[in-house]
Amino acid sequence: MMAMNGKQHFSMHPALHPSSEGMRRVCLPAPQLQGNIFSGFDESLLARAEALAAADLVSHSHGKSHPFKTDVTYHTMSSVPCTSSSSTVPISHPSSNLPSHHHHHHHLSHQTLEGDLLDHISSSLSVSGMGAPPEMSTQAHQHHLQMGHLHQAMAMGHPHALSVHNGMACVNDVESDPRELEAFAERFKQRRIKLGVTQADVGSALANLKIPGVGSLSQSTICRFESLTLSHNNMIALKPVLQAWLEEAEAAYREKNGKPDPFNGNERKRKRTSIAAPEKRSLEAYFAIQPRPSSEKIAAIAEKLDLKKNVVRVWFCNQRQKQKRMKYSAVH
DNA sequence: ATGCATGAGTC
DNA sequence: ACTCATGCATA
Repeated sequence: MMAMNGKQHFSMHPALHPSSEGMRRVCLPAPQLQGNIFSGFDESLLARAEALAAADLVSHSHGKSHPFKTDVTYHTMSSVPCTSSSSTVPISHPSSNLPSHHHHHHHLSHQTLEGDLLDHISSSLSVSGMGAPPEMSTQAHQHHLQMGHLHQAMAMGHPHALSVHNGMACVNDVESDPRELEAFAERFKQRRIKLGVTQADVGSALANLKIPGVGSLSQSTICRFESLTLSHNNMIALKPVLQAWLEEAEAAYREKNGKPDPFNGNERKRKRTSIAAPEKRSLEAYFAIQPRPSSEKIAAIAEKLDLKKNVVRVWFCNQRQKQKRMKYSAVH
């Protein structure tokens, strides 16, 4: 019986990333357009979006009506035994605050949303309505470096990895080009598998490296690193850490030192809210129009979709994050 | 592999 | 109340 915390041994199907979000990070700064640029017709837009979404769901949802609400936001994570049942693995969050450098730009650029968005969403919803990912609404973003918690260990004199790009008046922020990251992520994955280590194993093993400010990470994060589904900054922050682990692991492997990890498993309970497809479609429709709805608007949407306001708010936040992820098609 | 969620740090 | 980094739970 092996009680390893990483009980999931994925096989890594060759078919990676089923959804290809053509998101690309440009170096252009962005405004926050929080004001209601379309304060006048946003109501009609919302109505239209919902109508479209509604029509869509009506035409696809035939004999399927869910009388229950999806506000399953109950966090049944009660049974968390704080009695420390010999938890050798203090999944301690890398508590190393280091605000250090944070600069933000205040620029302004405009974008034509009205016609574009309306047209976009309209066609998107009426033509396809079920196959086209509406997450391609190119919205500018703000570059706001407020990095993670496991920084500082790499904040040394680390000029840049190996940027051999032609003079581009854009790459100045970070010192590591995406091509190198992509390559590393791929190599990392291959070698990790070669070592017979799971993503979860890597995550917990990181804590054993004793790198200041670096604790353990979850399988999710390792997975996202390998699939480049993290923000650019996050990728850059994690790279040195994972690289260090990889080197240690391979060295240990050569020494035939079987990988040790007497980690124990934990019992947890926490239900994940599941937003039904119809509601999700509506949310996407709203998002296409206004990625950053006001609190009031969120409340309105929540009420219409019969979801908790907080669920809707978080959904929008997560949607925005997705927009900013990596997974771009090399634009350097 | 990914959806929904939490929390720290900001603004 | 938002962004970002992360994580639990789950498909």
